[in-house]
Amino acid sequence: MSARPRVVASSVAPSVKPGRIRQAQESIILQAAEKVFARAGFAGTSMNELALAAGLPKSTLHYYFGTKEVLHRAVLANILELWLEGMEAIQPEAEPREALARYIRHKMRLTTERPDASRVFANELLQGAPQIGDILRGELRRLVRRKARIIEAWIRDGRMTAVDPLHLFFSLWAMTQTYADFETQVGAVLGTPVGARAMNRAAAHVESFVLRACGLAS
Amino acid sequence: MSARPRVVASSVAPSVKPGRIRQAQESIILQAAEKVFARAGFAGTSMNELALAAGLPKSTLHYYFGTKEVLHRAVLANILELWLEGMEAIQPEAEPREALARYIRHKMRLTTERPDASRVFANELLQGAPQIGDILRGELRRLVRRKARIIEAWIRDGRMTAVDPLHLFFSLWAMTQTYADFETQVGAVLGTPVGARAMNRAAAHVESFVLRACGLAS
DNA sequence: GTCTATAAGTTGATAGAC
DNA sequence: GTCTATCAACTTATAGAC
Repeated sequence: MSARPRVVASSVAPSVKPGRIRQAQESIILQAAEKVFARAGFAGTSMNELALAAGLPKSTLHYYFGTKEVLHRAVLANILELWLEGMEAIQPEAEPREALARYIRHKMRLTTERPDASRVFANELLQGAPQIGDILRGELRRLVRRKARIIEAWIRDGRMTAVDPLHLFFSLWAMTQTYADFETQVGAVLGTPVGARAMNRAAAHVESFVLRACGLAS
Repeated sequence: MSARPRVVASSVAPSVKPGRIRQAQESIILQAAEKVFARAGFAGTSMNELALAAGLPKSTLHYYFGTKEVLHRAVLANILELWLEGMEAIQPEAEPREALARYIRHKMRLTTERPDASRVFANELLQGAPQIGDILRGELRRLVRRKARIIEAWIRDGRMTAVDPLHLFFSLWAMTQTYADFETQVGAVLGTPVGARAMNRAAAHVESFVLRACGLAS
């Protein structure tokens, strides 16, 4: 509760990387916040719970982020970055089968390793994306439509079955993220907690399922 | 604000269908509650908002349902019924292609007509199904495993491609419900609000996508 | 930078008049 | 059965000592 070693930067060394402590603390807070927001959503989470999860007093969170909303937005920003990358596998000159397989594996890896990120994102979308609506209608939309044109070209060249590319993405996102967002339901139906083995099986299923639907089965 | 016509059953006619008023009021409350819970989740919804949406004073909701939690559970119970039915299309003697197509169309119809129901369900699952976990591990699990055995038989008989039946259900639920739960994202990417036309296109996509993946394309 | 104490407001729920 | 008035508990946020 006291006597924790501290770096008193102000008096001793005025310029020891001015943002070092801030960066470390913010990282601790963001990591804890992702976990807590994932289970209870924005409204269901109190600053008190967030503070307990981070191991810091409530007012310290206010000091770094100001309000609960700003903290929530910061968590979402972190997650969106993860979400948007990974579509890079889809390139005009790539082999469709390998490109889609790589994208699916990337998405399933994200779902497995960062399920809480997926849940925070799902909560935000369920509420109508009050925080990230702009990004969805801007950055996400542009990126997806660019990748959709690549898929359209593959179809035109007869390299895969005709599939509406935008709906292909919707299906792909849904099939992969369901293992994080609805993990409880998956576990209930399987009869066991969803572990590494189940996730491997899920990844194999989604990959072969989508490739067959796209006429790209091996 | 006053002078609303009322049925004063107590003094005039002691036995005019004792539960008539109750049933009507509960129905109004449940319908309003589904809409409000869908957007904000359990924690994000206040009894005040629920009362406003139902056009009744807060204490009347308490009179009929006792607590917010009981009201929420009642909404979920309504929804689960919808969810569980519709799998009836899957019968041993059915033609796999037509049975799956019918189930998909049923699911897409639910998503289109009752998107709020889907969202309330999604919120509950995201939070780890605190209210309906028992039902998922009991009734849902049994029903799904029974239907999975039918699909396994179809596969054994060479009537469709080998697909893990449980994961087929997970994919199917995800692909269909995403149009309700993540409607905001779909609308953002499409560039327009999701209307009837988009939902028809979505339904056609999901049906052909799944049938191809199952080796059942026409 | 960190934390205790507290202000200002909202919440779920109930008592009790009608 | 219905509604107004109210309560105790909890919420976010901040002031100010250290």
